[in-house]
Amino acid sequence: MITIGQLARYLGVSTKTIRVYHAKGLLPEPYRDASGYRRYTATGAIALIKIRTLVEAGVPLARIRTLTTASDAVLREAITDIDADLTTRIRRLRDTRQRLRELAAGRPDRLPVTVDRYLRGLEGLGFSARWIALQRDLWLLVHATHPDLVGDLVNDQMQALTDPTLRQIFLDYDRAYDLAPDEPAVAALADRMAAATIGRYGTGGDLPGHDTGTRIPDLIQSAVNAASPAWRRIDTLVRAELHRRARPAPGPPAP
Amino acid sequence: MITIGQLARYLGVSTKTIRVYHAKGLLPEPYRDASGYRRYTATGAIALIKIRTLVEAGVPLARIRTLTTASDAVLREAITDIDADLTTRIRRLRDTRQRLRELAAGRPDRLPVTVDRYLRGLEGLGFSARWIALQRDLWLLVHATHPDLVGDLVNDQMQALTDPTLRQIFLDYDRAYDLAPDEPAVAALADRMAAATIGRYGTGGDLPGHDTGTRIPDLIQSAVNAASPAWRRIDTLVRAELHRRARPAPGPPAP
DNA sequence: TTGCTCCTCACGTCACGTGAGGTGGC
DNA sequence: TTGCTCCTCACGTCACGTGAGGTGGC
Repeated sequence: MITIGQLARYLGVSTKTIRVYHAKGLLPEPYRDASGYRRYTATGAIALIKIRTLVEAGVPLARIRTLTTASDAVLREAITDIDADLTTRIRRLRDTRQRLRELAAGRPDRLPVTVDRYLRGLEGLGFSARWIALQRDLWLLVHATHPDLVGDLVNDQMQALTDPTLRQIFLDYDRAYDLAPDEPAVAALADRMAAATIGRYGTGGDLPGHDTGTRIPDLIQSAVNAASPAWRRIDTLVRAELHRRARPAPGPPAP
Repeated sequence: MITIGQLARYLGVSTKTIRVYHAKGLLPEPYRDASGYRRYTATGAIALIKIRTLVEAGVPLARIRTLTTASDAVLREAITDIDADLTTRIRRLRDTRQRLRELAAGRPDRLPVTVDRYLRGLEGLGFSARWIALQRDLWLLVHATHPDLVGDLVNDQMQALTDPTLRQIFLDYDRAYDLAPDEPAVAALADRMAAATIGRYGTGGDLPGHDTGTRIPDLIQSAVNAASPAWRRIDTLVRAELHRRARPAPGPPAP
């Protein structure tokens, strides 16, 4: 017959926590002594231990209440679900810890030297300052989300620019920024881009960086599209063309 | 230049979450377009990714705000702390999962057969119904908190009851329930108990179950003490005697 | 025009924490 | 008597969720 304070101390919770569990019907109210104090037996302590185990597993109090009156079979099934949920939460926490370490390792808003070289190279090739600024933003995003992929992607991009045909497509894409979406030059450029994409990456849809399981390529594409109506139209046309020629595949330009 | 809804979808949060981060000063307000809509660049997306990494690591928003303006060294030190904190949280979740599985495996409020046998044996030895009920409560608690220890502890207890001297001490302890705390019989019993405890477990204080790192033995003792003023006095006397004869050691009766 | 998205308040929610104002136990 | 614990409201807090009532974009 212990008091609420003793019970709380022994199980490492606050007295308020125990009173809340009473008020919400998770824990039956115990016997009260002459002065109205709650007096607990080991049975109450056991019930509280069970509740705390579930709370620490992340189960909402409302669900715990239904479980206290549930049948053995229902309880067992629920615990299986909670167990699986715990496992995914543990995995996510480990992922978070990993990203945290990457965040501590290198200043994530300072770009790797390879990207800096690539961006400086763009000036000499005749790209606009606006294009270079946009590219910088996009590489920052890729680096923040997938630092391990940056090396491969930037190499792929630098190699593409050594091909005169591809380089001209990128330059024309840069200049298409100011075009009206319905100008014929826009559709013509989209045709050339679809053909070049297939020539470079095939029709299987496995463009570099598009298999990361995230939606970062979509974010980049929508950022690009939002910058210019002509670019938005080109994206639509290229997607349609790639879809027509093969299976669905996302569009230009990488990154 | 993407909208708040696009940013939210791509990073898997709600628009409300992003607005809250603006309102609390975690995330700088972006450029607004002509109609007052927020327009984000990749820089904003990167800032949000950093914030979400910290939130998912369990860092309070108020602390994140101070970290966004902190120096590199301070940030790095904070991340080391958060990393360690994450590690202990992962370990605790694994412990919780383990207890959850034990909870699912055997109904934890159904006692193992050895304990049932032990409790039924007490009747034949002349213990009171009140004593047996109390013992049952206490074994429930031990089983709920340390299921792996129950076997050893109940064996230890059963063996103790085969010794006539020890059995008589337990019987006398049972009957002392109704005595006034200042009766000489109470002090005499305490002397016999201290001697028996030392004879059985030595003076090192390593009574079975008292090395589990929890406060369950204390909980049991305080439940016992609260049941009877005479028992409380006996606990005080035995502790004093054990302390006098050797190093501090907790008192009777096991469990 | 219609459905979708955005805006800013304001209030709701979940699991407690924190006094306020009072009484009982050692 | 004094400090400690207990009691019951009631309001606060943290990180959002959820309409309310209105406007902009396709």
